[in-house]
Amino acid sequence: MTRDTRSPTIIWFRDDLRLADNPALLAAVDAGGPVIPVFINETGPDSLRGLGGAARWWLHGSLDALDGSLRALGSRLVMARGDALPVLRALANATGADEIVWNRRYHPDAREVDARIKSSFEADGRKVTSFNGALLVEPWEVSTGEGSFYRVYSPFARSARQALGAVRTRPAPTGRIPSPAQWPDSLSLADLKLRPTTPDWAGGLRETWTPGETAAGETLRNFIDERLSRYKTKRDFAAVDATSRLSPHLRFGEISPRAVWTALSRVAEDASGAAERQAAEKFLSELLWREFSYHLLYHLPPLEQANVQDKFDAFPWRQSDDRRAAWETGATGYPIVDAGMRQLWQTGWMHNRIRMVVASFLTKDLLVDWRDGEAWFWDTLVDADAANNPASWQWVSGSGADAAPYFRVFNPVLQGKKFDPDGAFVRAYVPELAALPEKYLHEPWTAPADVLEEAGVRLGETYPEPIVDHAAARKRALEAYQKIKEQAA
DNA sequence: TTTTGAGTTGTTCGA
DNA sequence: GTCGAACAACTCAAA
Repeated sequence: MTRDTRSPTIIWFRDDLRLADNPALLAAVDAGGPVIPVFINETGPDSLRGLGGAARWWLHGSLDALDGSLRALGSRLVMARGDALPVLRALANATGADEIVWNRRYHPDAREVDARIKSSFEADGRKVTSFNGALLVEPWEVSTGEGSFYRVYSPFARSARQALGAVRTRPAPTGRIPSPAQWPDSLSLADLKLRPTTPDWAGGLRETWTPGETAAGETLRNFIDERLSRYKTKRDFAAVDATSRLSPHLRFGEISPRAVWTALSRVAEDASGAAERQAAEKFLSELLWREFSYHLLYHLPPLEQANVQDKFDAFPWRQSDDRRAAWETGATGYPIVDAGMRQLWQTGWMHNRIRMVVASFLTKDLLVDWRDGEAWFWDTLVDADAANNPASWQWVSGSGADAAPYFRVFNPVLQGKKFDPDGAFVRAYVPELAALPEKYLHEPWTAPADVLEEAGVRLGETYPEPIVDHAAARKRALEAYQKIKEQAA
């Protein structure tokens, strides 16, 4: 059977909401016929893990931006909702499309959906082609000398860097994208109901973020021009704007990791001073952590459910709705923890250092299962990522690959003093403590009564007493880890 | 097959 | 106040 080169090609957008360096989109254009860009809000009995509220908010903006970019090239984004297979089949039937292209995804459930669609379409005599649009190194492209996957970051990173070679990016399509004679039916963006209405809790997100490919590129440029110089030395300070803020853009594929890699590599190569080069190199290594997470997601499913280390199946988590709720709402009585949790709730994002602090607090001080924390982050983070989120939670809790040593329990007071030394972060997100002097800001329960009174703080009323004693909680956590270690032995 | 070196992000204690 | 050692061996990856 010969293919009619004039028949349309469907490009199914998923986690790659951009025009630049998008291999599937370029393939669709190169096919020579009309191009039908489509996004499907996948819901229904077959559904994948649903996006959290914050991610849905972001997705709305990202789709809006993508549709705008496509329209500028004479095309548009067709939007639909439901199970992907019947939606795509109906679309192919309605438009006569005989080819579908997409960029690959790596969660086991998503791979299953994609595989089913591929075999179904191929059985209908249609062509399906997939590409790598999301990763520098796909999970099967690197392996240990023995042929297995990596469980330790450093050798993975070494191997990935070797496999990478020279990274190249490809530009967005130039000129008009050919349209079909007639556009198929599409839902409107509003029909997808991605943004909250009553109540509209997204005010803080709107103030903080601009989704979309254009903003992603600007964020990268601003990071390199304005923040990279202090990235290596200041990136751990919660109140300092020294991180890339690229995570949600990468999550939705508004910018490709290859584009980020090449930009930072260039900085590293051209750097005039050692500090600048080191900062760029440090960031590249962080990007490889994202790759490592996807490596694990692919090889160790289901990463968001099962402990990477089996012995953690016996860990004595203490489920408590009260304690979990105190953590979620930022009412633990530990200011650095509460500030982080409120930053998350208000802005859909949390500083990397503080993520570790709050995750350590939930899993070690409160002994609440890491899966509960992962689920909360999944719902509240604009950058909630199928690989990074569970991999990082498992790393902190100790159940993960290349996990933190079990005795590494963050002390929330020390972490506060170290990484928010003047308390600017706590003051910004825990305003009821704002008037406290620096000395007591990270441990208000040690402040003398007159100091508390002068600052307008009444512990247990305006701000909670600590819900656990850290020293005792640390001891209890170490004992719990000791126990599963002995059981495993 | 065995051996060897290495391992993101910390805290506490005692000198 | 500062510093080094202890924390617990264990697993992974590569030679």
